[in-house]
Amino acid sequence: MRYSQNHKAETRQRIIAEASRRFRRDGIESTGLVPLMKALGMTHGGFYAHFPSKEALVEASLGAAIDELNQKWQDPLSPEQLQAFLASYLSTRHRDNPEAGCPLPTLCAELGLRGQPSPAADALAQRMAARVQDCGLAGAGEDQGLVVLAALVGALSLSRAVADPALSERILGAVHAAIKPQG
Amino acid sequence: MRYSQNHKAETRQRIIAEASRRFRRDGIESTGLVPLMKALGMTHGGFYAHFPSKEALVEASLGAAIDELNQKWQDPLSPEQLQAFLASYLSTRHRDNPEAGCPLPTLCAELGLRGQPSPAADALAQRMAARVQDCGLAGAGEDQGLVVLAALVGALSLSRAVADPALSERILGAVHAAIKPQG
DNA sequence: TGTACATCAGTGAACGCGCGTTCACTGATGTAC
DNA sequence: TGTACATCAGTGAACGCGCGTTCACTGATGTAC
Repeated sequence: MRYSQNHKAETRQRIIAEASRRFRRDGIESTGLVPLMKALGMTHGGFYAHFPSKEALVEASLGAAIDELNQKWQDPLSPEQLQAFLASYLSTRHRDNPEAGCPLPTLCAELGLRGQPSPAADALAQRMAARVQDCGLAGAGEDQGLVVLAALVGALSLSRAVADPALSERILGAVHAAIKPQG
Repeated sequence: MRYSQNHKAETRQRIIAEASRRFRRDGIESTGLVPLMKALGMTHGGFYAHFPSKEALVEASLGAAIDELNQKWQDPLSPEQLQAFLASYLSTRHRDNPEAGCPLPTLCAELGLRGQPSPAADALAQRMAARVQDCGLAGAGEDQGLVVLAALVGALSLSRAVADPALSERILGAVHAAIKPQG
């Protein structure tokens, strides 16, 4: 069946959007192409009309996740927006909904394992670091944004890994309290 | 073939030791039992004489990783030892040799994904947090150790994920500079 | 001390399953006339 | 405007592979006599 002109591009976007959610929720390796395509009401064979490989989909979906975050929080952020961003990042809502959140906590480990690490991780890390550059944590330094970013990513990773809910919230709260915007 | 009395316990320990290394290097899901047992000069069928499932091996190997770290760095640490610990944790050597290092950066994401998160993550996180409790980062607070831990774990995860070596070292260096022992 | 037997750690073939990928085919739509 | 044809997004069966797990079997060693 032949489709309207925009149909293919739209399907491609739907695949990317669903993959981006699943990669963040389940990890890259645990996300199968068969269930992914089935969730979109298609069969898996059609996948290769849009991407040459699963690897290509990973790259595309990382880019989409970056775009999504950029769109949601357009730089530069006002002090109030920065406050809101930090509160949002370190919220239990973010912890419990990885599919809609920052790709770094879920995917860092997996991207580190893959043969050639993706430059998308670099772009995302630098973008995030620049955004939180002016958040005080242990005094101002040239690479202070990277310190804050490391604390954010580590806090979310740890809060998702521990079994005790109280400990999980203590981790998020402690890091939130330690980061002082406009420090 | 029947073996000497300690033989089974020794084999069990060899399996745990090799699994602990592989889980940290490749992740839990990417570590297959067939290559694992083959690396020990055995066939995979023998695995089930020691563990009822792969899941049981994960638990055992997390415990072993904790024991190993506890043994390597016996608390309480003197100020000099704490300095050495931080330098070691944030070193390129640690970054490049995950199989011999802290399980948290590699396994946090995977433990978060698994149905019921392992209490081993809690024990490890709390142990680590207590160790770095007195490291200054953004002023002293009751849960300051958790903040430092989050920064350590996030820094190592990010440094392993990014493709640019210079950025990777900047991340490690920035966090190292931000953490002041005995703050 | 010497022999017969029971034990059980480890072997290796097999299981069902889901994976990423391939490929001959379909058929509704856009295009050419 | 009406008809014939080419296109190509999507179908669905099949591929080889590695996975976790099962299980009948092996055979060197510890134990009983």
